[in-house]
Amino acid sequence: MGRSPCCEKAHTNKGAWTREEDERLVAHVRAHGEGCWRSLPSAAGLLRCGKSCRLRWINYLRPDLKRGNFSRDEDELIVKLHSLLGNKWSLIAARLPGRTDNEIKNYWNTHIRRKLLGRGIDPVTHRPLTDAATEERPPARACAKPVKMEQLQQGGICFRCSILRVRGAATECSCGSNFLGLRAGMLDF
DNA sequence: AACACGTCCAACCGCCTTACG
DNA sequence: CCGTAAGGCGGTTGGACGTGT
Repeated sequence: MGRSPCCEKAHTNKGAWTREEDERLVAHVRAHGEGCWRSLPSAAGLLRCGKSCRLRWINYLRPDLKRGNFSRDEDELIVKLHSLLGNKWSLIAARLPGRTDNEIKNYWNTHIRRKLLGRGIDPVTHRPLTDAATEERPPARACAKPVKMEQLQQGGICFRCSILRVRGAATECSCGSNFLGLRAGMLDF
């Protein structure tokens, strides 16, 4: 038994969106704004699940999307942010106007990752591959005691569990270890 | 021309977090 | 405080497209 599906799958379309579906979704969001994705499909006359509508809007139809190739600056910023935040694509995307988390995630996996590996840099640790192979370091894993989201809004990275943005005034992550402060000048949370 | 293989990216899935009654 | 619904996120997939043979 899993959790109940987010929508009635028998009556929803899947796969690539058609031009007509896009137009319906854009028209509805323009008229009513974002939000209430659950009820949007029926209100907009779409045979899609709400999640699918949200994803389509955020990743493709939003008017403020930049699209096109990533600039060198964006490229470097993504690498810097990833070294600090890890695979927190939504947080990285928040620092790149006009880019989506999905777009950055894809770009990372298809371009940057390969480029770093080509330079002999581990794309996970951002250290030289030889160091990463020989050095004793804790395995990357989820923190046993997850930090609440409001704590993550504040700043800092736990070196043990790699949880980011632990409250700046505190000296310990919820997993029990000390954390590194943000590197000056890298980010201005 | 036809096929195999690799790359890219839109979309889906399932879990986690948050809001609310 | 607890349970539930909805939103949000990251990992993964599948198909379209490009390139090499």
